[in-house]
Amino acid sequence: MSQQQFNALDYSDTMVARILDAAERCIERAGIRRTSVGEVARDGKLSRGSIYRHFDDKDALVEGVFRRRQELFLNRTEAQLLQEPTLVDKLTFSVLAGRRDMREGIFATLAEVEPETLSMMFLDPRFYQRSAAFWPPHVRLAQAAGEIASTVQVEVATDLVLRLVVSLVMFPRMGVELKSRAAVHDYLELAVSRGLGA
Amino acid sequence: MSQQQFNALDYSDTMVARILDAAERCIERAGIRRTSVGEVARDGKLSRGSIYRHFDDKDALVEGVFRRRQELFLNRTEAQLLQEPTLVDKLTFSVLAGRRDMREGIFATLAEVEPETLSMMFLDPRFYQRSAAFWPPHVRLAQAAGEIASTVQVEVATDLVLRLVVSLVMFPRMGVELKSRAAVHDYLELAVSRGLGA
DNA sequence: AAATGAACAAAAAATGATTATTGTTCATTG
DNA sequence: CAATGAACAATAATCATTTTTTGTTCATTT
Repeated sequence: MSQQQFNALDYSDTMVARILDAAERCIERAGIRRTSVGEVARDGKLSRGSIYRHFDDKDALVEGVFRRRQELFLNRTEAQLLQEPTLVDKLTFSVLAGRRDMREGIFATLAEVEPETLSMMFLDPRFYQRSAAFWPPHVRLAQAAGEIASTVQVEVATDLVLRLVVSLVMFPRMGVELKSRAAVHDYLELAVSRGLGA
Repeated sequence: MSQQQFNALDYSDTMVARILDAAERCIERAGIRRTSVGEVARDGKLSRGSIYRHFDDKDALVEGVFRRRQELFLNRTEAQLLQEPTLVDKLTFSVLAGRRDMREGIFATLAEVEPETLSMMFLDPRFYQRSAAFWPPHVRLAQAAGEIASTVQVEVATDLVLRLVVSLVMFPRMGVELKSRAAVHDYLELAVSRGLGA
């Protein structure tokens, strides 16, 4: 059990990328439980030793796959957000993108083949705390644009915004059906911009 | 596979109550996986046949236990809410009560002994849709009291309120720590009454 | 220097035989 | 007449055993 807590995974490293690619393919094919490190090695045409050189154990490898997925997701989203004029538009886009991601690739297979694992992930605070660093800049921009109040602490606004996005991705319908882009947008407009205030 | 979809479980029925009591004790003692219908019968000092007379199968029995728990929770909460002056106060109370419930009894044991099951339950929309019927009256009262806008549809307001409560129960901290009563209250005040609006 | 593959003990998973539980029925009991 | 408990085939859990995988090391290869 060595330390690799803050292993700033270098995705540009050829070997790391190759390992993660193979691991992701395996997980997408069979889920986490049914993929062995040996299988990942075979798929990536590399040795088991190499994998263990870069990742502490299977858990770290799996975590790496999801980390990269999430970071890739956030980066792609970030790029797209430049197109979106308001914070509400950005949130709407993120919700729809998040839902799309859940229907594809590793998330889709996990939902089918080992839903408990997926559930556990969804409820793991770490999963969201990674996204917590994502929103503050956008919140500040919205404050500068006078879109939301500057009296509200950035951390509090970020928290609310994160909760709304997470909730809308996890539950497309809770009380009302929020499926279409328009429905999500209007809902977020209400929730974010003015609340239920009289 | 007979139909018992809308089995309006009669909790006042002595036998049903006895069965559910026993089942809940068993689940609290050992979790769902490790309690057999026979064990429930033994615990409740009744016959296995009686259980199957009242419940289609083990799943229905377990579902019954959670249904009753949740309804009991909602009833107790409902009673307490009369004491709370504003919608925000009511929501705050519900969040704290919900968190307390998760740390006790069957939820506590499940969290320890079979967390996947608990996660699955948390993500099951049915779990919340039962609560969806709970809030509309309170939303309407708040509207009548001028606490929140009457222009907002009751279903939409209910949805938002539910999402906030669920999120705060599931994640005491997302961006900011919302542990104390005061912190939760202020947060809900912001989110519900005025949003982040400028 | 990094990647490899063989080696190895320890932990996990697949296997199959065995036992317990489930879902259902029904004649008997209180 | 609801509750019971015995009976039963079909499932599922259990357990001891075999096989795989894991985590780690290291001498060899590229």
